[in-house]
Amino acid sequence: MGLHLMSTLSRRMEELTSDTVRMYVCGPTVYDLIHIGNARPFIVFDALRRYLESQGREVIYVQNITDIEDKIIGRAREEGVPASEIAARYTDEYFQDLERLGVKRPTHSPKATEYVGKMIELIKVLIDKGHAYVAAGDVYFSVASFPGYGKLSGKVLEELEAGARIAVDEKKRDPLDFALWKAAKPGEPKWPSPWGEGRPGWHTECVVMSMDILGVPLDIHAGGNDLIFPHHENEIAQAEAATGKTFARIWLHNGMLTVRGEKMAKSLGNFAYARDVVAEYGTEAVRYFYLTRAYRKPLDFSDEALREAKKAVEGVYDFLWAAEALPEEGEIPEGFSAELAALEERFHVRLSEDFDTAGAIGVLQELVGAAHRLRQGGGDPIGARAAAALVRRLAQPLGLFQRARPRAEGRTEELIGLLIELRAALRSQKNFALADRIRDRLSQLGIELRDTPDGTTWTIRKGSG
RNA sequence: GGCGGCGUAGCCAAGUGGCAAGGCGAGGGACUGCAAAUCCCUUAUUCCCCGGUUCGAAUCCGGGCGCCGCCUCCA
Repeated sequence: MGLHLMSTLSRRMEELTSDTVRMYVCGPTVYDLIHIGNARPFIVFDALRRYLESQGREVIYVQNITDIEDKIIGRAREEGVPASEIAARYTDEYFQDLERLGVKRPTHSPKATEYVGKMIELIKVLIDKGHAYVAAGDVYFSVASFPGYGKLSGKVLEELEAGARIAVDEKKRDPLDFALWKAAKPGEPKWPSPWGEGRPGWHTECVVMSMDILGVPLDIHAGGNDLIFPHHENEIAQAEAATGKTFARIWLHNGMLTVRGEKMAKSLGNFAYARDVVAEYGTEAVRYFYLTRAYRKPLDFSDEALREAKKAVEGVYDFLWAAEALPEEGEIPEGFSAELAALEERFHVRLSEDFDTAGAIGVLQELVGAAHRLRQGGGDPIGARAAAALVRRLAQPLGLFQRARPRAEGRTEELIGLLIELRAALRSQKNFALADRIRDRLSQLGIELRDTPDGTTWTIRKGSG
C-alpha cells in the first residue's frame, strides 16, 4: 500500500515511492538529559521508520548528535570540565534513553565534531559561489543571495526584517544572515580553518552530515515544528545554494508537547526528564500516549493522560495474554476471517494517510473488541488466538504489544500451581476463610488470582513490566 | 504585526463531502461463596459560532470567536 505524507514544504500530501528511503531526523544537543517533549520526534519517526521497514523498504535513518554548541560550552564552564566530557557523557545518556523509549538505534549517528573538516569544505563552496562572506573571523551566509529563502516557513524577507527582534550584529551585512563559522573566544573549543580558529555554526552540521551520508535529495527530513524557522530554512538555503539541487523532498514536522497548553521547554521549567516518565509509566504507555495523537498536532502532557495510556495498554495485554492461553481448538468462522481481513486493511489505510497512528491504534482496539464478541457469541478459541496474532503483527512497527506474558522463575510456577490446587480443594469444602487467605497472601506477593468458570488463573501484577 | 496550527461526548482522540472510529471515565447487566479481574450493553440527532456552496458538510468557501506554536536557543 502506498504512503502519503503531509510535507511542510509543499503544504500538501506527497507520495513516498522509493524502495530505499533516506531519512534524516534532527537529533539532540548533548548538554543535558532529554526531556519527554524531546522524545516525541524520536518516537514517532522511529515508528515511521519501522513501518517503512515492515513494508519491505530499506530505510537509512540518520540522526545527528550536536556535540559542540553554546549550551555545551556553558555547561562545561559551570562544571569546570572540558566541553568534550559533557558531550561524551550526555551522548551516552541519550543512547540509554533511546533504549528506554523503545526506539531503534539510528542507522548512523554522526557527531558534529567529526564533520568539522567537511563543514569547512561546504563553507568554502558557499563563499566561492558568493553566498557567504567572511567578517572578522566569522563567516555568514548571505540570506539575500538565495532567492528561495523563506519557502519552507512561508516567510517573506521584507517582513522578517521589518519585525526583526534579532540583535543587530555589526559584522552582519543583513540582520537575517546567520553564522556558518564562529571565531573562537578565549577558552572555547576550537578548530583551525582558513578564517582562523573557531567552530562551525549549528545550522551547517545537519546539511553536511545528511548530504555526506545520504546524498541529495533526501527522501525525508524531519524534526520538531519549532525547527522550521530558522533552522530548517537555513539548512535549505545552504544546501541548495551550494549544490543547486533540491535538498529534501518531504519535510515532516511534529507538533510540540505542551503542559497545560504551553510548550514544554527547559527554559520554562515545565519539563520532565524522559527517563523519569518512562520509569513511572513504562515504555509502552509513553509510546501509546504519543502514537494515539496525530504527530503533527500539539499534545498536552499530564499524569492523567499517561495513566490513561497505561490503562489502555494493559487492557490490550489482558486480551492478548488471555487469548494466547486458549487452546488451539476449533475453526475460525468464515465471517470472522473476513472481519479480521477488513480490519487489517483499515489499519493500513489509516497509516497510509499521513501516518495516522491514532486511527490505526483505534482499529487495533476494534480488533480486540471483535475477538471478545466472537468469544461471547460462543466462537472457538482459535478465533481469538488469530485476532491476538494479528494485533501483535500489526502493532510490531509501532513498537507496541510485543511483550510476552510475564512468567515466574524456576519452581515458582509449580509452587503457585500447588497453592491454587490446595485452594480449590478448600473452596470445594467451603473453607472460604482459608481460601481467601491464600489469595490475599499471594496478592501481597504481587501474584493475582482470578477465579473463572474454566478454573483459576494467575498473573504477575500488571505494571511491573 | 507576519506565517502556521488547533477547536469533535465528562476527559483524551480518529475521521477532511455520503448513516460520528477508538480509549479513559460513568451507568446498567452477566459471571462469582465473596472479592478482584474479565466480558456484554448504554453513554455526541451532532462536530466553537454565523452565513454560503451542494441532493447531501464535522469535512468545501466566506466571516467571526477562542487557544497554541514560530518569527531569538529550542524536538
